[in-house]
Amino acid sequence: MPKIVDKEQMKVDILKASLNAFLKYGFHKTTMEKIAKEAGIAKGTLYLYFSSKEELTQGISQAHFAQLKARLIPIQLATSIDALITHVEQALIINDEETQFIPIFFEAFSPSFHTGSFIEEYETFFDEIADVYRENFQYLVDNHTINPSINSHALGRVFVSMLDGIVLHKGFFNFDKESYTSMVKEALALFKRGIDLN
Amino acid sequence: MPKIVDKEQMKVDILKASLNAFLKYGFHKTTMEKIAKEAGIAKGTLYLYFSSKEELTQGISQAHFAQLKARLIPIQLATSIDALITHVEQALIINDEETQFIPIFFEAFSPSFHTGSFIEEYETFFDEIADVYRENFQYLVDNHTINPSINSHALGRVFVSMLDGIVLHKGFFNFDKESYTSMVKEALALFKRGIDLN
Amino acid sequence: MPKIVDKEQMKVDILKASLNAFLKYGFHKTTMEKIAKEAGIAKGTLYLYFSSKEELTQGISQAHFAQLKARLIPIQLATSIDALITHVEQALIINDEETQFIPIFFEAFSPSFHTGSFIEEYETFFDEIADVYRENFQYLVDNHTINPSINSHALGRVFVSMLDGIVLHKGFFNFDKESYTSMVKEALALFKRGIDLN
Amino acid sequence: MPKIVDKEQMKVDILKASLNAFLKYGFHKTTMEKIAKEAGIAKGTLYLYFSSKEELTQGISQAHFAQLKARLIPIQLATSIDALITHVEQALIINDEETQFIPIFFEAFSPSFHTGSFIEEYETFFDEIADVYRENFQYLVDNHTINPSINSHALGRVFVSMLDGIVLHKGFFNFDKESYTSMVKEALALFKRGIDLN
DNA sequence: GATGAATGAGAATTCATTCAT
DNA sequence: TATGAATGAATTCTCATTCAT
Repeated sequence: MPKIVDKEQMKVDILKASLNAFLKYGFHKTTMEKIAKEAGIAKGTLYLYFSSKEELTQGISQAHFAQLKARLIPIQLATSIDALITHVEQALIINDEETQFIPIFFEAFSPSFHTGSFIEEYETFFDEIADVYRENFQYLVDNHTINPSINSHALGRVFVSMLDGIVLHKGFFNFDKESYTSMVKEALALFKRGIDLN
Repeated sequence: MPKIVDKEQMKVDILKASLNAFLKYGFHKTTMEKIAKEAGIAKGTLYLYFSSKEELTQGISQAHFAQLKARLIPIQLATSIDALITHVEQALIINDEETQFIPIFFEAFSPSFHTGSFIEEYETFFDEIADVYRENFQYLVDNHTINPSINSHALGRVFVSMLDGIVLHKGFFNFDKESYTSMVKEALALFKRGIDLN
Repeated sequence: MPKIVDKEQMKVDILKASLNAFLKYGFHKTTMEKIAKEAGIAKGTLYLYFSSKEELTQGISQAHFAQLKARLIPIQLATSIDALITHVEQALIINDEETQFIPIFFEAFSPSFHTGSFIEEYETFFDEIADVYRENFQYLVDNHTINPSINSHALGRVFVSMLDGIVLHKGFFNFDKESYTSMVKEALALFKRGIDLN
Repeated sequence: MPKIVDKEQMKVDILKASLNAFLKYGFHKTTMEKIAKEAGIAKGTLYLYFSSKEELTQGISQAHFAQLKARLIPIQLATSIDALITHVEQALIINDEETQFIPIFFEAFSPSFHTGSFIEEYETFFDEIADVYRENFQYLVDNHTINPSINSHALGRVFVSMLDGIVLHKGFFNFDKESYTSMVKEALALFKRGIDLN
């Protein structure tokens, strides 16, 4: 009997090692060799779990989207402004690990590498998030809770862009914890006043 | 002396050609050969003007920042909310050419290529923009024109992030003109209500 | 003792599986993995029976020669031209299975794989066949049955080359059954007239 | 101005070097690196002239067919048996260089490497040669110069197979000059008697 | 004996950079 | 100055073979 291996666990381990390697060297300077080293296995072994660098990258992409969704999607219908703002706050609080991978993901999924589908996946993903916000805004408009002049559809999408902007800047630039907290606070206050009835 | 002018012009021409090549092939699939072809010169000639691909990339970076500044910095002290909102609107209206380069810049200046300095350059750049907004917010707070609870410093920076987010999403995803117009309109309205006195 | 029988049977089974794999993928694209799959065993098990790909290839080679000999060697001393021609005819009639392996054998036993010995094995083999024809020709010359000017030694060897040429072309190019039959018929007629007394 | 190179000559030189390398190492053990070394250039330079190993191999193939044609095709309509036999003799006399490449060609163009087309190219090639022989036989039959029972069509094709067999055996096995001369002599005599009127 | 996971030498190919002309 | 041929380090991927279970 050969070594018994949890293949799924191995895949996860390799993906983690890849991310570590990417952090160390940047995506493009990370070779399969370096990933293998980081994972403590041989180059050839890598190919037993991911048949190409492309596939490995897609594995990371999937993990990335899953993580993003876990952070962003739980925004269920909010029945008050405060509930909504609380949801938004959740979306803006990202841990250090996720933060540091942001530039990596941008590099990894930039145009020359996407098989055309990455951008579309992102687009779909953000549209889904936007839909959640649209529903929330519309619900609150319909219940006369927020400003009636709001165009839920348009605001939903642009709102997502703005949130993403905040998160991206946190990822790319090292805001200290305190600064970021103030920034989030100000943004939330701005949003709150911006959608409020008066 | 005229030679110097030619040399500078040549550099500019090469940078333009590079951008065209990047647009065609994506940054990473663009070889020095392709850039030379695009510029109508020989590969060796490229090296007479830029001593490495890194330097060429930095040249593009500088041009990029210059362009960004031209669009964003003109926000001079606004003495009214409407004046400020008008400035913001200017910042959000980007032409097709600039739009299409956004993904390219992201790819080109991603971590593995920056000699460490790209990110810092970006950071400095956005801080400068943030400062302009801070000044504006503070001026309007001091004049009791906008909500007094606003923390100008924090809002200035996060505001820049949000604006960048909107622009980035426009660059990465193909919003149709109409949608983007509505989005900008909603965002501006949100901002306006968000900073307004009441 | 029964174990030995199993082991030998296993070797035969593996060789058969190899040939099937070679037919499917061509010799060079056939990996040990594919051979194992085809044989319904694990890759490691292969190595219990053949210590290397080289050895496995030699096993096939031996089987190949055995098959060739079975077809060609039975040419026992012919006492008449017609008897000889009948023998030749036997040598030229090869079944579909053997036909389809011809290109494979050529690929498998080509210079880069031979440890020097393949070519020599072939040479020896063809010399043996040639010897049989030499004997036949000489016998018929001595009995004044065929043309006395024939140099049995030289003709024996060149005759084998010609027969091999016919068989090889059948193996490499898809002659339809009818065409091949006519070709064999013409060749035999040519040989017959060529060695006949007048 | 860069080095001025005769590109066509360079291609020819590289093809020659390839053949030398193939002779030394066998086709499959010959890497692009070894070919480059043999040609006295760098690996990368190879790719300036042949964009892949496949293309290089095809270059060799073409040269091979050109050489074969030069030796075999000149068989113009022969108006007598002796003329025909002389032509056949020409076809069987191959120089040492050509001889030694025969195994190489077989290896290089074996099934797993042919893009499907090699075998067909060969088939077409031999069919062309066969046509020339068919014409010759038919002409001589029509003029009552050779045996009227001959089926020119079938004989033409099988004749080519036999000649190829002789040449192949010369290529694969080292017949000494004297032996080969006797063999050719016997073969020609056999053919002559075989097609003769009586 | 049997298995198949792990290995790593080796191969084809790319491309930034150099340099002879 | 301008050119583009030449270079070779670096990269992805393959596969025969080994070996722990």
